[in-house]
Parts: sequence; structure tokens; C-alpha cells
Amino acid sequence: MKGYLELRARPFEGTAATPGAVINLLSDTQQKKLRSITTVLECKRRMTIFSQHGEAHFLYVVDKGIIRLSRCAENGHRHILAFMIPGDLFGLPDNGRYVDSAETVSEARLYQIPWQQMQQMMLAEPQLQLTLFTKVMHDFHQAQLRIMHLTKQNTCQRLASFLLDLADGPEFFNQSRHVLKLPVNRFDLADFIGSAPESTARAFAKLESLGLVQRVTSRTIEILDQEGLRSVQRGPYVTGKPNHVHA
Amino acid sequence: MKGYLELRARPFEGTAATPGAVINLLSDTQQKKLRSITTVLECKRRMTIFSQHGEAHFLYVVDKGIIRLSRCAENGHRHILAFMIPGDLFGLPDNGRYVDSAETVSEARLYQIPWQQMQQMMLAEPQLQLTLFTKVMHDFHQAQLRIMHLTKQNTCQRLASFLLDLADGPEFFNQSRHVLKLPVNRFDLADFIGSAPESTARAFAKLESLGLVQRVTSRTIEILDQEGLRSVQRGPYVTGKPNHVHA
DNA sequence: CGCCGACTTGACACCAATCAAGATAAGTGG
DNA sequence: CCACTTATCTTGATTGGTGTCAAGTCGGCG
Repeated sequence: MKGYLELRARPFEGTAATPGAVINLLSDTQQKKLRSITTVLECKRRMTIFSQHGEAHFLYVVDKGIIRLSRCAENGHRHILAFMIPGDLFGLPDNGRYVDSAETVSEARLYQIPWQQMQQMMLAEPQLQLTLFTKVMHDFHQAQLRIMHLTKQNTCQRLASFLLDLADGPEFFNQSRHVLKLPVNRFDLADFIGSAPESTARAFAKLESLGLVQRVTSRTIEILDQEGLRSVQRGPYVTGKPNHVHA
Repeated sequence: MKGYLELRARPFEGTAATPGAVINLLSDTQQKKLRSITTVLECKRRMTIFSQHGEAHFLYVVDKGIIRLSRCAENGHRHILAFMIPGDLFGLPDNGRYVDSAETVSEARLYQIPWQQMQQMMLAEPQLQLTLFTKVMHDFHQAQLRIMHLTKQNTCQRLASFLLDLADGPEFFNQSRHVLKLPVNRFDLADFIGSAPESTARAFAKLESLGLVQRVTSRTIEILDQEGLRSVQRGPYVTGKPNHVHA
């Protein structure tokens, strides 16, 4: 049963992801224990796994498909915090409750693990716990990186980041043909990079006019110049700010 | 030795902080162990504790003073990810390295804990580890909340969030006189809420013109209408977006 | 008193959200 | 297979928010 409950460390966002970071660290005995408390869930498209503010009884690991994690503010704004792809873990509670909602974007197969039992297992197996701890630390730092990107990059740069991120793994990118299959529609994409669908379209148009990408269909993007995308992502240098103390 | 290594759970950002969330959960025996491997650090103003990308040998807990955690992008942009106040823990490694820089804003006293030994202690005491795990989960979710705020709120709302957050604890807010003492200057404040110092000043001016706050000095703010600030923070309602599937 | 840094305000340009409309693709029924 | 409807995506025009540069004000300190 290859890949069963294999955790993924590569984050969806952030170029800082190093291949060596792959956690993927459950021993055989740990996997057996886990398997005994795990339920396999088959989900259709557009299905809600759990909702914001609900009691968090389970955590989940993606085996197949795409899940989106989103949060709604009181004023009605929605934001997609992450897309979870196979190997990702989600559903960690905060004060016993989910802080975001999880919905399937496509069909999906999930592993559902009761949090209560997971917690006991973590206490019994400190090494496993440390593994998860490390993963959450990593996710935390990735969230901080996202904060940087969202505040200091414009829509075009954020889109470039997104595309590069997808092109990093083989799941969506055909390396030889340089063709990228987007797993989400424009609305979700826009909510993820923190802008409007229209702005996202404009950003695509700009990257296209720069000769960096080519829209084949709305979900199929040909990457013409990966290095050029990276330089867009970086953006121009900026003069050092005051108050900036360097080591 | 009251309050020694007492962890703080209330995050600096985010109204979602519940008082019950206070972790503060080290048993006496755990505290003794910790103390034996802890070094007390006295720091002057504007001192670098550690730098981004450096090897992460220690983690830190604030006893006194304010620390700012910042990150620099390759293009020179700086962002302040958090201000750490007494009780906060920081310096968690990612692949053995610090992902951000830590500098004292004011004089400070820190507890320095070798990460290597801490890790062993975590393995030996799963309950302690679970405590830290919970804290990191919480910080992670707070970071996600910050992502929401930075993308969906304008400068004025973000400033209101910041002020309300400060006014939440007694450290900086004189509840009876409604006077708030800002622990940081405008540059740091701007870099924290993700805008320029000038925009921050304008945001202050607007809140003042709305009769919600009153600038006594640049570092001393009188809060005139806390509820009004909250409604600014919330912002106007927004019509539901498409693609938004509700439970 | 005068200098200097921190803060504020003004003017301008640019980016992005919004509303509106057109274009393309996908799904449906004849 | 084609006409029709619908959803999705794109483009255009307009408006408001925010970064930037520049100048001005305030306060502390020698």
C-alpha cells in the first residue's frame, strides 16, 4: 500500500521549499497504528468536509484530489488560505474548533483520523508528535512567507508565484511540454492570491504580453519563460528602508 | 519566581483570542527541567537576537521588553511579522535555520533555551511537547487570520485592528483613562500592518476625524470610542461571492 | 537657540476593485 | 448535429485607495 498516509512537506506556496524538507517520516509501526484508527473517505466534487467554527473531531490527510481551505470574515469576505493536494494534512483544531472550512474542488479521497485518538497516539509516540510538530512549524513559517508575498507583491507577482509553485511539482506541470494544468477556476485562484477575478485575468494578460506564458485554454497554461517568471516574482530592487538594522 | 517561563497564548494580532486560550501550562517539574537548560539574556535596545537564515541553536521566551520579528525578501522589502511581548515564544527553526530576524525594540530580558536539548526534553515529556504543539498550531492559525486581514482590510481597518489588539491587554492600555501607549514607532507600525508610514499617519488622521481616537503624542493615543473602532475594523457588509458554498 | 529625527500633510501617479459588457466554453434539449 | 442556455472567463471604463516624492510641523536635546 504505497504512499499510504505519506505526508507532504512541500508547501503549496513559497519558493523556499527545499526537496530535502520532505517530512514523509512515518515508520512502518506508526503507519500500522495510524491505519487502525483511520477511516477512508470518498468525496464528490464540491463537497464540504467541515465548516469554520465547527467542533474539530477529525483531522485529514489527502490521498487524492484537491481540497480548498477557506475562511470567511464577519463582513462576508472569503479568502482561500490553501489548496491541499495529496500528502497534505489539514483540519488541526484551535481551541477544539476548526478555524476554516474545507471543501473539495474535485473528487477526492481522504483519510480521516479522530483527533482524540491522534492526540493519545502523539502522547504515546513522542517521535511521531515531533514529526507533526515540525510539519506545523513549517506550515506556520510558510504562512508567514505568504503574508510577505501578499503585502509586498502586486497581483502580477503573486500570480507568477502561484504558477511557479505549481510548476515546481510534477502533479500539474508537464515538464517536457511546459504545459501547466490549473487545478482550480479563476474565482478560487483570485481568492487565493487575494485579488478579484478580473485582476487575475489582467495579470494573465500582462504575463502573456511579456511573452512569459501562453493561455491555451483558461485551465491550460503554457510556460514559455520560467526564469522570466521568477524575475517578475522577485520584482525590482528597492532602496533600503530606514530602521532597517542588518546583522 | 512567579511567571518564570510562563507562556502567553494571547496573540498580538487577532480578535479571536479567547482568554481561555492561555496555555500557561508548564508543571513545576517541567519548569525545573527547563530552568536547568535555560540561560537568562539581558539585551539593550536595538539589539539583534538572531538573523534570518542563521543556524537555529536556540529558542527564546520573552520575560521583559518587546522584540520584533521581521523578514526581508530578496528584493529588499521588509515586513514585521510580529511583536513579541512577555510570555511569547519565538525562534522556532525551519530546517535548522531561522526564517526571520529578531531584534529588540526596547530593553529586554529573554530566556534562551538550546533547541537541541529542548527537543530531547520534548521527546521525554510528551505532555510538554503537546503544549508547545498546541501553541504553534495557534500561532499558525493566527498567521492565517493575519493573511485575511492584510488582504481584505484597508489601512484604516488594519490600524484599528492593531489598536484594538493592544487595548485588549493591560500591558499598554490604561483601561480607566482610555490611554494607549504605543510600544513601537511609526516605521515599525507601518511595516507590521503592511503599509507605508505616510499611509499610517493618514489612517490615524481619519480615525481621529471620525472621533474614534485622539493623538496626544505620536506614541500616546487616547481611545475615544472602542466600539466604533470595532465597527471600522469589521467594515461594511459585502454581498456574497459566487462559488461560495455554505454548509 | 538651533539642529535633527520623527511624524504629518499635500500632490501626484499607479495599481486594483468595481460595474458593465462582450467573448468563449460547456452543458442541455430538440 | 445544431440551436439554445448558462457558466466561466476576458476586456473596457471608471473610481477610490495607497505608495511615493516633497515639503512642512512638532518635539527633544545639546
